[in-house]
Amino acid sequence: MNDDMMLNEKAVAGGRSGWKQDPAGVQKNILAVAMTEFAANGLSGARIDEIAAKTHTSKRMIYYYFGDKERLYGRVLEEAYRHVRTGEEELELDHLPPVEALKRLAEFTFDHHSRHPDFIRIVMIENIHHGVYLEQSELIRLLNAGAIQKLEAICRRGRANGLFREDVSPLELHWHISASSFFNVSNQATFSRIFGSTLYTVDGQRSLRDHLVEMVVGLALKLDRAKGRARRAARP
Amino acid sequence: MNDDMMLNEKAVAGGRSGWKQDPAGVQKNILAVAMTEFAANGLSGARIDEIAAKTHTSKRMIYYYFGDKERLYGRVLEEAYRHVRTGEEELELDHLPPVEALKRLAEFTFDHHSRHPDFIRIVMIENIHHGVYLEQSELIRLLNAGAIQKLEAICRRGRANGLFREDVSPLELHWHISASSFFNVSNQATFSRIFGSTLYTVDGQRSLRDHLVEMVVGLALKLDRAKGRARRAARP
DNA sequence: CACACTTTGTACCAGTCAGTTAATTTCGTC
DNA sequence: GACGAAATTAACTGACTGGTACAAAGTGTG
Repeated sequence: MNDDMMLNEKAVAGGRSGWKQDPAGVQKNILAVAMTEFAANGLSGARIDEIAAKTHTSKRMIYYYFGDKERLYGRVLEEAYRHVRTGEEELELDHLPPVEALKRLAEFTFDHHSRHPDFIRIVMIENIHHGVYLEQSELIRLLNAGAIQKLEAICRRGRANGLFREDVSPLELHWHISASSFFNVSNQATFSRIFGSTLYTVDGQRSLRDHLVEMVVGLALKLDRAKGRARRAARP
Repeated sequence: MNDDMMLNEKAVAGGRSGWKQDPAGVQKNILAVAMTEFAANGLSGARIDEIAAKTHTSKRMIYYYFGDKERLYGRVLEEAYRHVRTGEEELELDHLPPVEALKRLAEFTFDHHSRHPDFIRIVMIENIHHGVYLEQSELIRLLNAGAIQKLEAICRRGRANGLFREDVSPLELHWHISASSFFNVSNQATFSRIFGSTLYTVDGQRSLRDHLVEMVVGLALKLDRAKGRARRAARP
């Protein structure tokens, strides 16, 4: 047990030094394990005893720090969003021309989601629960507020440039990028079992990503809309 | 109880007439209720007692006909796929020119998914379980085999026409259409709670769908690829 | 080192839930 | 109208699981 404590760097790195006991580290450890378990088994599928067993501490501690299963899940949800969103912060797009920035953002999102399958699974689970736990978290709404700001800036510059459509919607761009990036991870199991895994090889993934970028850029740009003209002209 | 039986049209419509008892009808009823319950609560979240209570029959019957919870879930999964895929059969595309056919297919898929949220939820749940139950069903693979054939036909005609790119991939087109159509339903809860529900109004949905069609068509067509040229030229 | 407070371990409980036992009713057939 | 098979019901069980009681041990302070 002592050895385990020593292995945890944060115990020393944390604010209050000299403590052998490490509440923050224990909570962090619990959250990490709980995240994996919830991601793997869902809210009702995850077992508190199982989480406890995989922790450096005991079941009692879970209840001590988090109250009950649902609140633990709520914290895991927040942690998942925080972790992923802060990972996105490092992206610097302002110095790129709008089109390049948009490409880069889409590519990054695609790769980023694919690098965080547990986050995707948590969001899937939260959607199964109709987002009721997400709603209880002000933090998550805050975290995400900044997520479209990058896109809004890009669109503003793109319109100023005269390259982007005037009616381009940052929110909708975000939706399309998210949809493909999310689905790519969330539905890999069923899709590949039904249609084979060609799209989940390195080449397949690159192709999907490149085409997604192509499509999103095409949606934002002004040009070559000519052939879309025949679209359902009148709808009374 | 007798009244309930009478209300069930299938009891008479079924093969063997004259029976008051109606095994097929009972099973159908159980499957329908189970579908709703599994879709609402997941595999581990759904309660057999709850399913039984909402049925016209009893818990014992569920075990009598389906064995155990997992096999019931498996049957629900098959039923969900069957129901949705047979709904797709009615789509007649062969008489339309390739571009129109592609548009129509994408639009249909988008609307169809949005009309069958329970199917989407079941597939979400199945993905949470890594698709292990889907794998056990030969039926589902069969049902889906025909799903891309429509797209393959369209692409063949489109290439013959000279309008479609030579390297267009039906599978990938299917993937992109599915991704947006699926995500639109699966992530509505979290997306709308975070970013508001503008995209889930009638206008928002129409816009999403129209743009999806636009993007997919753009991906299939040959023209206006010029501006995509600057893409990561060399990757050694 | 003694005191107040926080953190942790052990053992246990009470409710839930998938699955079963055994007996009863319904149906076609002879 | 009696017989055997299929269909159905109600009550039960045993394992699991979320949550708790209580006791013990660590920590800074004086």
